[in-house]
Order: sequence, then C-alpha cells, then structure tokens
Amino acid sequence: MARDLPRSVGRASVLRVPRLSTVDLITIELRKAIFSGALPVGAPLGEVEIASQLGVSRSPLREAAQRLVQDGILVAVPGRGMSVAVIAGDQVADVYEMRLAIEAQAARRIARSRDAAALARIDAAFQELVVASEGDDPRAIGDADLEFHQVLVDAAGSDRLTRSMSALVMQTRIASFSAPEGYSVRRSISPTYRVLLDALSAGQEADAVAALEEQFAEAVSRLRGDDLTVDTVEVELADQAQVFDPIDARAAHDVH
Amino acid sequence: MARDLPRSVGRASVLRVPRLSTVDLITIELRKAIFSGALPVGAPLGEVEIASQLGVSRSPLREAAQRLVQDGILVAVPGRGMSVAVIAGDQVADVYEMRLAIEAQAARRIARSRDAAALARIDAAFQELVVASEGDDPRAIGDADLEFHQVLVDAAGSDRLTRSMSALVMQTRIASFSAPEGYSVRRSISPTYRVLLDALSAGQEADAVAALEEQFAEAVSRLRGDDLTVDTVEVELADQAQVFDPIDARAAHDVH
DNA sequence: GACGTGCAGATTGTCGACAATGAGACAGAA
DNA sequence: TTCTGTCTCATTGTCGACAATCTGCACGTC
Repeated sequence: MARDLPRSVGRASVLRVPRLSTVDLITIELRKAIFSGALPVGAPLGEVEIASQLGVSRSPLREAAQRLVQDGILVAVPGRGMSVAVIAGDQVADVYEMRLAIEAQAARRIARSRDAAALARIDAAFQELVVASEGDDPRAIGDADLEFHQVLVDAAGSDRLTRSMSALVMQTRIASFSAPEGYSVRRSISPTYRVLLDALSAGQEADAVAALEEQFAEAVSRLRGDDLTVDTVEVELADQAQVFDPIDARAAHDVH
Repeated sequence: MARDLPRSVGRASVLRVPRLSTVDLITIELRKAIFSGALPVGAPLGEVEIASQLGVSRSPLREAAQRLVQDGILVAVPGRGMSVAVIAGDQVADVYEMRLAIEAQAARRIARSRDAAALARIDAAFQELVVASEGDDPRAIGDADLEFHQVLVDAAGSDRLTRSMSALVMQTRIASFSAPEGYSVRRSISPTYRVLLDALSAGQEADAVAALEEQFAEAVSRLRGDDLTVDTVEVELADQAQVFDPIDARAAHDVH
C-alpha cells in the first residue's frame, strides 16, 4: 500500500542517524582501555572510580560492563564485582579454536567469491603488517596483526562474523597480556600469511583454512610459552599506562 | 616451592561453587521468554512491567538486557527503549553464515577426533529429533532440531563455540518467529542429517561441512519463503503465550 | 480536508542513597 | 606459632526518584 510510504521519497532518502547511547560510549571507552592495557589484565575494576573517571554514574557503567561480560572480556563474580578477564592455559587454545571457526568461514567466503575489492583490502592490511614488522615497536606489530585478521573477516561481509571477530581480537590481546613471559609478538611475519593470501586469490579454500590452522597453532604454542624458537620482541612492563581518556572533558572530579 | 601450597590438598580439592547472580537469573528468564514466544518478536519491552513480573527492580533488569543486546537478541534504540530483535531479510542468511562458521568448526573437530562419546551424544540427539518428527507438534520438532545442533557444537568441547551457538540457537528461533509465513518447521528430516552423521563417524571433514552447508541453504530459503516445495507444519498464532514465569513466587505485585 | 504545531502522558536514562555482602585486620585460644 | 572467630571498612547490589526524551492526540491554520 502506498499510504505506508507517504510524503517525500519512497526509498530512504536519508538514512537513520546512528546515535550512540551512553552505554555504547562507555563500552567503547572500556574496550579501548583494556585493549591498550590501561586497565591491566586481572585488575578488579572499582566501579566508583571508573565511573567518576568517565564522568557518568555507576548505573550506565554497570550496564556497559555487562556487555563486556557477555563477550568474555570482563568476568563478574557475584559479591566481588568485576575484573578484566585473564585468558591463559586452556582458554588460550579455546580463543584460537573460536578464531579458527570465524576466520576459516571468512576465508572460505572470500576464496569462493574472489571479490577483487575484498582481496585488495586484505592485501593492504597485510602491507601495513609488513611495514610494522620492520620496526621494533611490539605494540605496533601486534596492532597491525590483529587489524589484519579483523580486515580479513570484515571482507567476508557478514555482520555477525565481524562482530564476533572484534570480541576475539580483544580476547587475543588479553591472552597476550596474560602470557607468562609478558606481552610479546613474533618479530618476523610467519610464512603462513603469504600462503593464506595466495590461497585466497587462487580460490583454494582448503589451503587457506590450513594456513590459518598452522598459523594459530604457532600462536598458541608461543603464547603458552612452549615454543621459544621463534624470535619475539617484548614490551617493557613499565609501559602500562594507568589512566585512560574520560568520555569528555567535564568528567573526572566534578560535582553533579 | 611447597610452601606456596600449604594446608589441605595442593591440587584443587573442591571446585568453585558457581553461584548465579541476579543478572544471570534474569538473563535466563528473558531468554526463556523470548525462546518460547512469550515475548513476541518485535515487541517493545516495558521495563517497569517486566521488572515487576520478575520481582526485581529496573536496574538489574536493564543490566541483564544489555547482555541480550550484545548477543543480538534484543535491540536498543536510545530514546525508545529495547525490543525483541526481528531477524528477517538478509539477516537470516547472516545468522546461518555464522552458524556455518561455528558448526563447521565443531564438525571438523569431531570428525578429526572421532571421539566415541561425542558421536554417541550426537546420535542420541538425532534420535530425539527423529522421534519428534514423527509427531505433529511443530514446536517439539523445532526444539529437537535446535537441540541437535547445540549438542553437535557442545560435543566439540569448546566453551566459546558452545556459548556462541547458544546465542545462535536463540537467533534462529527468532528468525523462525520472524518468518513471513509464521513459525513453521520442516515436517520430514532433511537427508543432510544422515549425511552429516555418516561423515562425522567416517572422519570425512569436508563432507560433513558440505552437508551442513546444504542443510543451511535449504533452511534459509525456507525461512525466506522462497522455497515452498518442502512440506512444513505451522503453529497456530493463538499459541503465543503472553506471560512468563517470574523468578520466584514473591514477585509480581509486592511492596518492598 | 490535509498538514504542521503544540501539549499531555508515558517511558526511558541517570542519579544518589541505602542495604547486603565480602575482604582484611585484629585479638584470643589451642 | 597457628588457627579461629569477630569486628570494621570498603565495595557491590538494589532500589526509588527525578530529569530528559519520545509518542500520540488535539488543535489551529492553510
């Protein structure tokens, strides 16, 4: 019925403004804080302190925190409050099991479609990783690595794969922070990356998945401290920042 | 050093009691309500009403709701509150894309390990599905189908795959409710199930994944209303229950 | 009669406060 | 000295209330 599409253009002329709620903002801020290490792994998060730093009340903070609990980034123990998750031991392998699920599916989609734009984006992300690897900043290398994998999944064009991957990127970073030897990254790029890229553009699904599996197996054993043969570069422990950006300037010590 | 493991047995003698928080309880209750259809798809959820039905205040309810938002089961629009998600159109295919990611990974693990106990559990779940399919209760068939897929993933033994699947089970049910023709299920069991089971016990990873892909392609086209060739059985629309169990008896109309 | 405007009702978003629970310190007994 | 019990303090969990926002209806105007 035409009456349902009344005045103005029938097809969406302007699309919905994606306003962000306060909870969204807080969630983003908390993610950044954890990802950067400003909120150290295992640290209990004092609700009053964090809330005041963000310039909000405890209610929206707690709501945001529940989202992170849901994606396994925070853990909540009933009487004891919440703390940043620690991902170590068997959990590390589980993170990579889940990553394999997501990334393998993305890889299959991409290999099957061989979409030029998608492949180009992935290649670009790989180049960023190559550049970062030439430097000595482990944080930059780690970021580029995670970004590459996120781009890989994004290129598959699935909302759910993308969202799931972003949670896994966080968990991977947390696992790195939780590593017994401290945060470190592989200095040289694993050959599996090029194998993966080649397989994707050649449309060889199985090879692409196999490359991912090998790459993840390496990563798991490195994170568990089993494999000391690969050359890594560590970050100084003093680099742990202790504060993070409040949502806006008026935040911090302010009377309501 | 032995001094670090002092009194009592060194290795965990009793394991942590997993007490559930109120937020956990509410989350479970909301899930049940949505899964059963008591909270209809697309329905805005009045916070005061639901909270009073559950016998809790709005704060813990809102916290629980944020978890469901994170799983894509509820949607929150800033000024307008939350409502049960509607999963239709392209989102249906996306749900199955994600399910393929999770279930294919689980299938690969199982096919690779060929763990007898795991295969037995899956077989048992399949038998339940067979039994349900012999009846005429579409809800029972749908439940058994989803349960089968959940068991399949559980059998892989990965916490994250399991958790992810439980969210996807919810989304699949929501997609069914959102279907243009109303809730319906396939009357006969797709032959892809037996192919899958055979491939799993034979250790044929690729065949198992292919069976899942085919099965999901069928499901997507059925849910989109494209495919009217398969025989389905629908549920009466009047069956929508409108209330759901409060957490405990003292709930509802009570002065605090 | 149709459209735009303003008001009223209801609902959400946020806050501060209170109650309940847990952690750590301290003292006393074995 | 070591363990146990108690006390205190800090923190979390929950609530009711207020302010901000949105929806629907009625009114006035073209």
